[in-house]
Amino acid sequence: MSRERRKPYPFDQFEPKWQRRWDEWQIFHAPNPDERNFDPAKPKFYILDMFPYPSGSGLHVGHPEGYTATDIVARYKRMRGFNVLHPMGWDAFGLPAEQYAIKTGQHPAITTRENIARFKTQLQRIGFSYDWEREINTTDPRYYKWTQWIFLQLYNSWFNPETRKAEPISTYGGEDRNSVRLAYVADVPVNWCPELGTVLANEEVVDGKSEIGGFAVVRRPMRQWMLRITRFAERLLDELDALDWPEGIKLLQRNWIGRSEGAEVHFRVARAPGLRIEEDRERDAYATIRVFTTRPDTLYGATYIVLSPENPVVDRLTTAADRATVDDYRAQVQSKSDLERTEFAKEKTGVFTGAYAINPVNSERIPIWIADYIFMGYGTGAIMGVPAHDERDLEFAREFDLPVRVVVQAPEGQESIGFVGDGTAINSPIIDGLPTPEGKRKIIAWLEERGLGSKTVNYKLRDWLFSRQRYWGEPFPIVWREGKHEALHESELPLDPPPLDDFKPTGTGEPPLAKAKEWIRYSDQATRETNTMPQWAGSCWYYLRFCDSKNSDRFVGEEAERYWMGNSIAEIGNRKAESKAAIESFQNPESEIRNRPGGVDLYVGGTEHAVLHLLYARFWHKVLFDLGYLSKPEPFQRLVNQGVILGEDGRKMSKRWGNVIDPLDVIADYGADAFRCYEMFMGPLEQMKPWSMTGVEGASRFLARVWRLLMEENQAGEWSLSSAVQEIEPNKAQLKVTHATIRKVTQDIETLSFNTAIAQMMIFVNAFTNAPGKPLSAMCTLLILLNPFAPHITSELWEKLGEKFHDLRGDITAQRWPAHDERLLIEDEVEIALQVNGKVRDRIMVPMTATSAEMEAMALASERVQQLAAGKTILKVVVIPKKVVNVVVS
RNA sequence: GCCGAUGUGGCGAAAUGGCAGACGCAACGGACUUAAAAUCCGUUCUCGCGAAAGCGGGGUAUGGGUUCGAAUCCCAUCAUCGGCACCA
Repeated sequence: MSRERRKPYPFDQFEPKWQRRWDEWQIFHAPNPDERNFDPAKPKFYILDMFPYPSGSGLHVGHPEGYTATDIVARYKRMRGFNVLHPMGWDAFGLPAEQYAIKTGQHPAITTRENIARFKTQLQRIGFSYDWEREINTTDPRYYKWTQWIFLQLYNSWFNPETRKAEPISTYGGEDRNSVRLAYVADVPVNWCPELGTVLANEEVVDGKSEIGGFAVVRRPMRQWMLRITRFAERLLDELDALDWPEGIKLLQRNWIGRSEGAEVHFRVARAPGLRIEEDRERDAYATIRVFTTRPDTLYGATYIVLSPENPVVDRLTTAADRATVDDYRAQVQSKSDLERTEFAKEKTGVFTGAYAINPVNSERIPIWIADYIFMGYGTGAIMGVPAHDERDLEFAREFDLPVRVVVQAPEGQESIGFVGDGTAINSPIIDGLPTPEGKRKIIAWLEERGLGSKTVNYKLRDWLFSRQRYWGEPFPIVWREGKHEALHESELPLDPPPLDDFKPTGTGEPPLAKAKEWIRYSDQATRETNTMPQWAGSCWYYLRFCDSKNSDRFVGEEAERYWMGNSIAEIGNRKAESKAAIESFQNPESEIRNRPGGVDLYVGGTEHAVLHLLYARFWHKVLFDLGYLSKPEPFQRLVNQGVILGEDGRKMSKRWGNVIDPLDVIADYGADAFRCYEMFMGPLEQMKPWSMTGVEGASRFLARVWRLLMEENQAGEWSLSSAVQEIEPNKAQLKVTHATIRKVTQDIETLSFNTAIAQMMIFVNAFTNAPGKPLSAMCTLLILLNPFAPHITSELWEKLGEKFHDLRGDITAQRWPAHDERLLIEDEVEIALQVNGKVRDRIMVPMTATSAEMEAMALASERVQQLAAGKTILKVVVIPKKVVNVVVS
């Protein structure tokens, strides 16, 4: 392939020039309310990209897809008179830099600095209009100081169930504050990878193996920091409804939170010879097993109890005779990896404990088993087995010959054994004959009256395992004294990680920080916590820091937070508000706009963050909101997911397939504007779509046509403003296409339909290509409309126009977005289709003003219609003004 | 297994109850050129009849339904992608 291929237009001569100018003049800086050039009349608009991890391999074409979309909206909104916050930063703590450090000894800070520099160069080469003065980096002490500070807020607060809010720990009246803190320590099973010598996060474990290296991962209990996100489950679920997010993402979060309604039922343990429970009979806690069920109406069908093998109560009730079997089974389960334990289609396993429980409704003695299909982490770690109406219980009962008792009558024609839907209660004296929902209500009431159970809601969401045994993360601002943890004082932040030469994991599960003997020693009696925070910590609140990234007194200034994270004055999408009307409305305290949810107005990123990042960030936001630091309860008002860009072969881009496209290679050949336009022209933003180099060429050709609309080339190959561009009135057709383009592009940017906006601009350019004179007014309009998509070429052409036509003042970015005139779009006549029995048979021109009756008459006068209707009865004529007339005949 | 999204020319797609295939890619033909590239103009869903202009039939994964009219709404099936996966 010839590298010397002639450029269709000289983008290489002006793209770098404009990028330098934008950078030097900081023209995309968004002033904060306390800055001199802040204009209070402008409404705010906060447009956020998911900030990247600056990896060693640089950006790929997937990153800039979302970034280009937001950049278009940002540039458009500025021209619409908004004060636009459009920042960028680096989520820079993380495993790859640390792995690299282990291999080479190069400090992760150095690797990170280099990678950030490369990423920033790449982004600037695409011409994004970020406010670089607000750039942040999660590994910068001035940033992680506040990540640590937020952790202290979590540590020093609790969730008050009465107010349903996070409150300072000082308002907690109980004895043991450590039992309610939002950040707490617990011994929990973690994913331990012996081969890598480290603990892995769930998301780093794929099919029971480490994502990196594919080594076996085992469960092992370790002392960990946890965040009590489960207390917020209800609010995280309820407050999802009002957000303007894709329904699919909301559903993923709902499923992740996993709310289910049911009842807790208390089963007393029966006394039996040889049962250790006998020795503790006055200690009621050991004598009752609480189970969670979503089907309390099937209580009469419970023929056994199953406990999770990890349930601590197992020790207490196992009989001496069964102890060996039970211990053996528990040891077996413990050694199993998650993969082995959840392997589908496998047979149920379990053992009998020798103990029995009493069913509260019928006083029946039923055996207590343990089995690994019951998890300690959900509900109470105990269930009642109702084999007739639960698939898993049925499998278990068949495996171990336990009785199956039908208590729900299935609808006609369905087998009652194994029926899990709603039916009618039978063999259940208290609720016989009741449909399932009523049966549930009645039996719960019966249990509650007698203190044998209660209505309960359970969530699948678990508390968040927040510590990692790694070097390259935020150290916890915690010290240990005589086995007890205590928080550092705010004034001791930031707490920097220790300098280390050896980043290797210790192999024992002890974090690498433990090797820094000096650093660990806090005082004679106290030592520092050696775990570090996960990568999510920095990304949980970065959008807040962008509002006021240089503030050294606070994580975000109050005024800046109120302004940027407060109400959206105008919204992208269906509802749009002209800024003047919006401001008036905003000033009225009763207005609907003023009472909008607020937050980031548009957040664009990939679906891979559908649950974790987006859930964690909402959780932190709510805690900080409850504590009075923030003005709105939700961080991200509108969320849009961009689709994945596949390789040219239709496969996922990866080194393995050799189909990775480097944006800088594309830009070298076709320029940044063509790259941007192609990415937006490929198809709908949300859709997955394959890359096509010939498609890029098409976008490049389009821009070259725009270039030649205004520029001409002399013999020497030098370009200058075309003499065809003149201050002439556009003709009627030109005026019409101009205004149709204004309307279409404006609407399409609002709905993020960039592909069709570009198609319309292509139509515009095609319409003007062969015009002998190019009316200046129409050319100016095109340049402004195209500017958000192709900022370099339009800036250059605008400047060229300005040299000749002195009325054009200032840079193109300072221009107002044009408004279309609906009157210019109105045609005198319109072509309509004539259908007979729904098939198009003719087309005629009718005046725009034609009434339905007139259209009908014209349709019936058509020769073709008369031919086809000859000898038949006209049953009906349907007239759709300006579109179609359908004549129905028999 | 459960939940969700998607399915339209050779390709990316447009049209979300009213003329299917806008716009672009690719292909083919023409103009310009000594020639090529670039550029400009034109053709291209499919089948039948016709020398042609044209006329007619079919067509939006498959099968049904609602409607004067369906790519669009409803039901079922299939395929692809994504998420969850013994959550009681």
